[in-house]
Amino acid sequence: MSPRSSRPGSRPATIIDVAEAAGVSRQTVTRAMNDMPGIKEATKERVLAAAKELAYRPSRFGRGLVGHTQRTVGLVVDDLMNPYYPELASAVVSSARERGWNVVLAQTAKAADQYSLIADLAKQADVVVGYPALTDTQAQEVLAGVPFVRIDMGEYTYGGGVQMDVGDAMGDMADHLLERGSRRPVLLDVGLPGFPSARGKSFLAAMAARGVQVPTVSAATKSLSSGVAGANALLEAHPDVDAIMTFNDIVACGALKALHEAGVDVPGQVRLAGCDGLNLGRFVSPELTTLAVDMGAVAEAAVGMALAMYAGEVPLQGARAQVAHHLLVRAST
Amino acid sequence: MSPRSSRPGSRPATIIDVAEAAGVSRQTVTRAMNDMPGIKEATKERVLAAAKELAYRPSRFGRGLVGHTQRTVGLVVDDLMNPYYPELASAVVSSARERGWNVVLAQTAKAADQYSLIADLAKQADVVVGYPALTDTQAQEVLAGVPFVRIDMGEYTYGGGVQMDVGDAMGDMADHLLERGSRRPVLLDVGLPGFPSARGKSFLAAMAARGVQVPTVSAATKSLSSGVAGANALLEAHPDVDAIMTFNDIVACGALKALHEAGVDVPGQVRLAGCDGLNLGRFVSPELTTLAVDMGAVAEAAVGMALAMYAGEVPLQGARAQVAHHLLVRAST
DNA sequence: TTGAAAGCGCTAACAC
DNA sequence: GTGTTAGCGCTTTCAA
Repeated sequence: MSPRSSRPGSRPATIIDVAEAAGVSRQTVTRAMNDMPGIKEATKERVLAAAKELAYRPSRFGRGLVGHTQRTVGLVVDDLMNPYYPELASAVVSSARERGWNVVLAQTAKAADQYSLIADLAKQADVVVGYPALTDTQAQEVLAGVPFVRIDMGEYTYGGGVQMDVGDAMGDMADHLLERGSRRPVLLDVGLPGFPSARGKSFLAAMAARGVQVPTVSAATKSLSSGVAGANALLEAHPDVDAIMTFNDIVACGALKALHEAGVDVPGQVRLAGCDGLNLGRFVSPELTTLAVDMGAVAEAAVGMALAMYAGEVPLQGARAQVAHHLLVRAST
Repeated sequence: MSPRSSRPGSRPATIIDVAEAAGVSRQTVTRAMNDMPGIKEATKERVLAAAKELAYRPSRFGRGLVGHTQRTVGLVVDDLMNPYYPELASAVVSSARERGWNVVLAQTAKAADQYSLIADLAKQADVVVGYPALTDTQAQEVLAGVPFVRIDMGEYTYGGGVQMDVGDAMGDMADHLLERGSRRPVLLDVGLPGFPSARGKSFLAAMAARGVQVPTVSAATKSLSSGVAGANALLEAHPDVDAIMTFNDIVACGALKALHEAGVDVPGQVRLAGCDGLNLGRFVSPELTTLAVDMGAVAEAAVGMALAMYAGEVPLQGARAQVAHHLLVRAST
């Protein structure tokens, strides 16, 4: 039977309880619990025994209050079920741990109220990093005074930001597809028709610069099912397509499913490329060629920036970092 | 320019600094910061202005110390890059948030020292849940006194546990494959040849009970690449195979890749099934039939149990819960 | 080797 | 409506 459950209803033991039980001062308990020098072995053991007996756990609040040493980064993601976010989260956790920081995780997709979710997070964390589903104005309200780094900030401006611009890499992708022999590439973008995404624009521009006019089909959302539907629409509109550049790897997976269903060989008949460089791209067959971004670098940039803001080495507003994509050729092209 | 960065080197403002700056008592600052009643609007605004000016952020330690209200569950996963863990993490975060708890995340795969990683986590969290890569003995050392629930505990015994036994569902899977016409199914297990996994045994038993003797091939690890290699070995050893039951969805994805490479149609020539019910199974084509487990239920069970242990309603040792798998038929069979 | 005193930042309870 | 007091649990002095 556990000590805790053997004393039902009793409040958690404090350092004083242990001190009394062991017949020593609080300070001696501290010394015993924290492996500090200057305590006789026998005393230490006695204290430890008392602590165990009472199921004593030092309060992290008491501890945190005195030694300002327990630091936490709040990570906001949309939805861990979306294969993109775990890769980011994994990298952020690693970066944070390396610096001795903890990570508390908040997921906006499943939250009733984004606003209060982030507000709560801001109270538990020393800095906030990630993808809050908030406007600049909202973010400013909720996060006033909290070092905040938005990842992939796009048009947002409040706080610090890490940009992942596809930039030059899109040129490499265009070159690659053309070298592979594509003559009639099509862009499978995301969003409303007529409103190309930044990525989409970048691809169109890169192709145009190479003398190729690329038609666009738009999937409704960045989801797998939209990818399927979008690719089907694309095949209908452009039956002679020989390469598809997609908004991201998830949409590309959807497109790959649609192509399989339609009996179209990839990359034999149609070459297919994604964007983001998700590990997911290696689970499908053929493996996805993609414009990859180094998530480790993104996380390092974001965590590093947030911590610098926390340390006051960088202003809370305006810091920017950039991480480049690079062409990752796999089997689908 | 931010208030913080405009006062470089100064320690963070405390409630006292704000009180002095606004010419009020600490208590009034508390009232203003926490939207408490009994404060004149004008005073409140003055206090808030002072707080903003000083970049004041209430210390969560001071707060936590007085109102015992800030609770945290520590979640241990192996590696978020493994598609299994994000699904668990997502569900745990949701379950925890519903109860007003935070989640701090620890990832063992990328940690130099598992032991101290978990030890640290135990200091930051009120309960620990997940997959620590520790023996029972180690767990007991590190987590002494901390409510701890191991998910998928297998042979472990320390602390509480949530079991995900494949049980009856494996019978459904066997029935399903046989109904679909399979006569020469093969098990693609994981681990050392001759040492079938619990899941593997369960499948063999279910098939044996139906009068079918199933040969086994073992993949080295639970990874994608092992799945590919294992499936290739399987095809070589059993060229007439007509159905493959795999250890889990990840291995199944690997097998699917190998089958595609080999020009084997799924499910036309070979039916393929996985286990776990990962969302990943919907990204591949054909989508994977699988023995799914409801991660929401697993998370609920684990978090609920841990919180009950924390509340002293359940002993720290010996609590068990069980979540059943169920057959999820998709296109691969 | 041990203990006593002081204080970390905050809020609940009670005065005024 | 506002201030005062007390105390949350811990560790860092400093003294014995």
